Order: sequence, then structure tokens, then C-alpha cells
Amino acid sequence: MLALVDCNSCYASCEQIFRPDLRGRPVVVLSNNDGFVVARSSEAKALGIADLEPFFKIEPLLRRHKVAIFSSNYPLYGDISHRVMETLKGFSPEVEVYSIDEMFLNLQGLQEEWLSYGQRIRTTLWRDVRMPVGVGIAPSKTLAKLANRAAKNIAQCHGVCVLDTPYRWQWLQKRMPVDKVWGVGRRLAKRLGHLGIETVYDLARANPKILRRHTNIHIERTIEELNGTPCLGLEEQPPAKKQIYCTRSFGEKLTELQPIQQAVSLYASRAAEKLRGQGCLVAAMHVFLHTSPHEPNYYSRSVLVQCPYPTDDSRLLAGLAKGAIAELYRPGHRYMKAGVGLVELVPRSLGQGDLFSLGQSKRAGEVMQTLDRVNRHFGRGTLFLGAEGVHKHWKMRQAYRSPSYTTRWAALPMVQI
DNA sequence: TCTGGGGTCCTAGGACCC
DNA sequence: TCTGGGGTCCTAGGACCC
Repeated sequence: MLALVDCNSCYASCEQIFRPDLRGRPVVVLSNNDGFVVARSSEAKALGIADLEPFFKIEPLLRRHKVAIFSSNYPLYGDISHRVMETLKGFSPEVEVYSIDEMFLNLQGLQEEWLSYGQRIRTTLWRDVRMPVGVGIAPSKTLAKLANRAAKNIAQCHGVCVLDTPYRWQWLQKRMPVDKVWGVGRRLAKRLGHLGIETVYDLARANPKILRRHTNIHIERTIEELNGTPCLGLEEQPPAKKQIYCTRSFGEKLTELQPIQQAVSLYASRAAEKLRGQGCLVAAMHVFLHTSPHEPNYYSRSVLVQCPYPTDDSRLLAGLAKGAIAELYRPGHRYMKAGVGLVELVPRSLGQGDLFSLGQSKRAGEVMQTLDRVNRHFGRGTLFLGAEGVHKHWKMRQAYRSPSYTTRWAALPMVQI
């Protein structure tokens, strides 16, 4: 058996921790660049605010109902998430952090009554972190995902759903549309619909071999998992990424080359930082630039850049990205977004140059180590490349950002006694 | 419901080569 | 100029996730 614990309206709940005056009130959190709604408190949901609703469309409604609005504050959410995960580690020796707000727990070998175990997880997280969660318990990851959904949506569950017998999971599967299954998106659901598969139960009963021919390889595994046979193990160590992207929309449309070059310099060094974290070097980089697809004369170009030798040096990668973006840039457009992807990764141990060019110097590696150490200790952005520019006018919009209560001394909450 | 973020992986199809 | 095969590299975009 395993459990999936998922924070309720994660970002909105994080904001409420340090703003108890907002408990019981509608709260929404916006995506990067204040684009659209990515988290809603239950009171906000009750107002009919849909998930992923563009902010500009519903702003009047939010104002009318005095909804508390927040820009995404990832330093805060990351820190709260860390506290949640640390607390959960007390409930299982083997855990997988699946995303910022979800964790799988291996319950193998525990002698527990699952329903009360799930409730204990909930009350502990509320007591220690003030984070409301849903708990799904089942024999496979895919079923635990379904159970978690039920825990949140069916009031009688009181936040915990245990699917430990075929009777129980089939009861649920018959009442859930197939697109609620983990790994079945909008497109696949439509194709399954054409094959007469409407509910999760239909999918669980389908012939995996036949279905695989119509869809993809993963579907066989999903069907097994829906029938209680675990096919996906817990991944305590996240597998190494095959590619690493950093892409952002600009806070305002950009027409000049220089600020775009500054932005991609930042994206390149961010991606390089992740690359070093995974102990890899990169041999080729993908760089792209485009205007808004919602405006006329949509312009979009990308290019693959070969590195002179496998590297993890932010300075080299930022320089290459700047050069590439100059090639892609054409005057006369209003650019909305650019990005950098490290796409050909090699383990550091294999990072050798060819006969005619030397590999990355030892010194460059040491400089990067020092850069990372300083930024880890004093906070990201303490040391940065001059190529990124100092003022960064193109940075994303964050008009409603809360203080980073737990990660900046200056933002420490004050208590009056 | 065409969806104004970001990340990762995958695949179709074109260009070019032998 | 058209036709046939097979491979690699690259770009664009789809699909799914949170």
C-alpha cells in the first residue's frame, strides 16, 4: 500500500499561514507574470472562479467580491513545501517528493488501520505547518491519485480515501470520467471516447494490448495500475533530467535586442545552475524567441547551438545564448517570450573535448562552484552575470507578491506581545 | 474552453546526405 | 526530371504534468 498526500489549494493555503485574517475568505494566487489563476481557496472556488482563468478577464469579479489576490511567491511556497515534506517523512521511511505539493509514502510493512492513519497525517500537518491536505491510500500510484481526488471532492471522506479492495476502487472508477486518470489528458481522453471508453472503469476493463495500438505505451501500465497491480515504484532519488529548460514570458513586450539578450543570459545561467546540481555537462543548447500568438504577424524562431566542448559554465552558456538570440532577432516585432534549453546532457565524467579543443578548464569549474555556494548561502541572485543587466526591466510582473516571510530576514513577521 | 506559465519528453516531417 | 531506399540532423509543435 502507498499514500499520496496532496496540499489543498497549495499556494493559497501558504499565503493564509501568515495572514490568518484571510482564513475563511476568498483567496487566489496568480501564475508567473500575473497571467492567470493557479490556486483558489475553497471560498474562491465557491464564487465560481475557474482554475486557469486569465486574470484580466476576471479581475472585475475579483474586485467586486473583495477577493485577496497574490502573485506567485515561490521562495515562500518552496519553504512551506519543505516543512510539509519533512513532517511527512515521520510517517514513512520511504517517500517520493513528486511535486511541490505532493508526496508519495510507502506504507509497506506498517501495521495500521489506514483510515485513522490518514487522519493522523492530516491533523499532524495542520498542527505543525497549518497546511490542509488530502490523503489517498491504495495499492498503486495511479489508484492513490484517484483516491486523493475522491478524498478532496467527496465530503463524506473528510479528507481521507482508502481504496484497498477491488469493490471500493471499482465503485469510484464507475463514477469518474476517464480524463481524471493520471496520464490521461484532454487529447487521449477524446481518443478513448471514440473507442467507447468514457469512465475510468471502462479503461480499467479495456484490453491493454489492443488499446496500446490505438494510443501509447504507457496505457498498458496505467490499466494494470487501475486494477491494483503496482507497476510504478517509488522514486526516492529523482531520475536525472534528459533536458533542462528555463523559459519566461517578459513582464512587458520587448522590441530591442539588448534586453532580450539580458533575459536569455539569466535563463542560461539558471539552467546551468540546475545542470550543475545534477552533475552533468551540456554539449548542445536550444534557444528560442517568439512574439504573442494572440497578436498578428506571429514570429517564432529557434536554433540549436553546439557548445565548443561539454560545459557547465554559466558564462560560456550565457555568451552562446546571447549570440544565438542575435541570430533569431528581427527588428519590428514585439517579443513576448524567450527561452533556453540544455538538450544534450552528458555525465561530468564523460566531459572530454576532442583532440583539437580542450575541455572545460578546472578553474572554470571552481568559479562555478564558488558562485553556487555563495548563492545557496546568501540567496539566489546574490552573485550574477553582468550580461543579465542590473535593472532587469523585462522581469515578470508580480504586482501582488507577498513578503518572503520565511526566507528573508527583512520579511520576518513581527509579533506584538 | 482554444488556455496571456513553466517544464519535460516525444514525434512528425522537412532538409540533406549517401 | 522523375523515381526508388535509408539514414541523420534539426525544427516545430503536441501531449501531459503541476
